Amino acid sequence: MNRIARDFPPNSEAGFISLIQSSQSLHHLKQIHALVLRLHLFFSSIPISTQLLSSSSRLHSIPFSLSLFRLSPCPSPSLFNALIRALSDHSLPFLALSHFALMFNSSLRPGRLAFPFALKSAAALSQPSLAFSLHAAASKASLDLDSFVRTSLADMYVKLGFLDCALNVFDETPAWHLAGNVLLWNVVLNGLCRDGDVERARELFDVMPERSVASWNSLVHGLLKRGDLDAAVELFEGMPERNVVSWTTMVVGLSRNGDNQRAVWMFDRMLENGVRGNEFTVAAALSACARMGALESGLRVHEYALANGFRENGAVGTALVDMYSKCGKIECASEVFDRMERRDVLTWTAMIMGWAIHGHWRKAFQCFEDMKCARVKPDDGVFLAVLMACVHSGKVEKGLELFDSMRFYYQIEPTMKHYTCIVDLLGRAGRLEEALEFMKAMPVEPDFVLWGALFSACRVHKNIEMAELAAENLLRLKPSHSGGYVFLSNMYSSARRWDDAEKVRTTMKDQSVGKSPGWSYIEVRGQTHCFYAGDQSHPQSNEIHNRLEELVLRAKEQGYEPDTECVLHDIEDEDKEDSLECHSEKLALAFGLISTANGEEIRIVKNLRVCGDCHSLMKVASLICGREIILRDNKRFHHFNSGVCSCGDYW
DNA sequence: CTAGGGTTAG
Repeated sequence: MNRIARDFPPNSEAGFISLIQSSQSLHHLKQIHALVLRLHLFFSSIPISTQLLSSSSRLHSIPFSLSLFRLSPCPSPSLFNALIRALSDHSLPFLALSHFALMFNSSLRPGRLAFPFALKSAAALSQPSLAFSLHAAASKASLDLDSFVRTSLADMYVKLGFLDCALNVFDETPAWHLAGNVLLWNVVLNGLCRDGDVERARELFDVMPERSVASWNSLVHGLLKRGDLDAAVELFEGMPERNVVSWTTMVVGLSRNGDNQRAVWMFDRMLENGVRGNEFTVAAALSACARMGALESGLRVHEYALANGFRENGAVGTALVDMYSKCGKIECASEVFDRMERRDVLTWTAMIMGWAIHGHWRKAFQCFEDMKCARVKPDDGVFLAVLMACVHSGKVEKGLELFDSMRFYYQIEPTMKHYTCIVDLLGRAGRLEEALEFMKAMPVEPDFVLWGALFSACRVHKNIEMAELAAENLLRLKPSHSGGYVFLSNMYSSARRWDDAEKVRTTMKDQSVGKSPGWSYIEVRGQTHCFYAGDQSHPQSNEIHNRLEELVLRAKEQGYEPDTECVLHDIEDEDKEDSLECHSEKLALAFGLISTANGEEIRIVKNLRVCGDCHSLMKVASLICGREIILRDNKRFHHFNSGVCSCGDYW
């Protein structure tokens, strides 16, 4: 206290500057400003006004920055620079550039400190013509030899997608200049990785005079983006140092490539290495748990987040909503959602999608209405989520209405995903002709996924002619994809056209197309147990099979009849009766029954759609075992309780 | 002036 009293108010310019730099609130800053004005001390001092402006930007008060600028009767170059930087830092590229123009047209020409932020703003506005003009202006002012300016130029071109221009900037940089500018190397390296040219990036990486963590991070990201997991992991393991970005890159990359188990493991390893995650690392880890349906891991990450002061907001909040909903805990998702203070369009999408996959269409619609009341502007993703709610509950008219309002009222251009949703919506409801007509009227060529949606609808509603058409297109679009063959073969089997089914099977074997195996997994006390169809590799295999047999016997007493048609769909299994009993979800269920306490809920995650037979067995099992069974298939959730399923047998 | 980042159809 004493010390402050003695030095206050400062009696030198330097004293004021350090006071300004240490200010921790806007209020404090304004008091200092008032003092400067009142004491008529240094009020026209360039360093003091510049420092005031920079500090107001640091404290995120752009209005105050602007008024400081306007108050200045004769703005100095450094005040201009500080303002342009402040505006650029706060994503106000248009304002930044208009002040840059003001400076440019005054007698004060922008210097090496103003250009970089103007270039960044031009990139943010994605205005190529502006970018080229700025480049020319920098050359004319002979500033393009400055390393700060050159790096910004290259970065601007990368962000605008003009990789060639960025490479030109790089190539035309004198060697002596390049040697000491890691940042320029990194910018180009990153540009190459973003463009998918990892080979060239690697070459550049190998000859770099000096590398920073960012160089490694870029290359790791490039490899992950390409799906080259092994190479990425190898590079990552060989890094001389890793920071939070490195770890986040790995968690996200592994998860996006389907290796969620390893993604969560990476997150744990990061913590073991004493690196503190940020909100995005936490969100990425939660996302990996969500994709796996691993509730126990998800809960652990949630605990970490709470213990480390991450608010249930923004990316973390959204990821939590998504994690709980994809792990079967829709009520928990809803609780987190209600607790959140700010919800953006992604948060609403995650919540609506949650209600949709759990079959609560009313909740999904209500949520959509609430979102509009909260004045959050719907985007294409939200419509996808609401459409999904319609698909999973057979609300055909409502879905078509939504689709039209999206296009005509909200002026949102539908994507292939939306078209697929509509075809799925019509198809599932048995309105196949309409679905096909809809496809013909689409402005774009249907893709593999869309034909797949039509095909499954044909199978459910046993329309062989249309199914053949769909199958032809599936095979045309992806000859190597096993799905097309499996679909086709299944269809012939269902129609008892054994010869045709056999023909397809032979073609499949000739071209050595593999079928992706079905698996299910269940988490029991922090351990995950994965089962394949007909799996006998589990140490408790005998017990599991016995428990399953017993269950089937008791289920039959309750009127359960094995549905052999499902077996026919499993073209690789020769022995019908056996295979029916060995679907992976049944094994997971039996294991769940013997390894959890009576009455405890059983959560199973499956990578394919649940078959009709397993679905009926699950229903009966929930009744005779008095358990809630929560099954996530690759589309949605089935909550089995007292003999009924939440999907209402519509899936 | 550099690296990573939450939701989304079959």
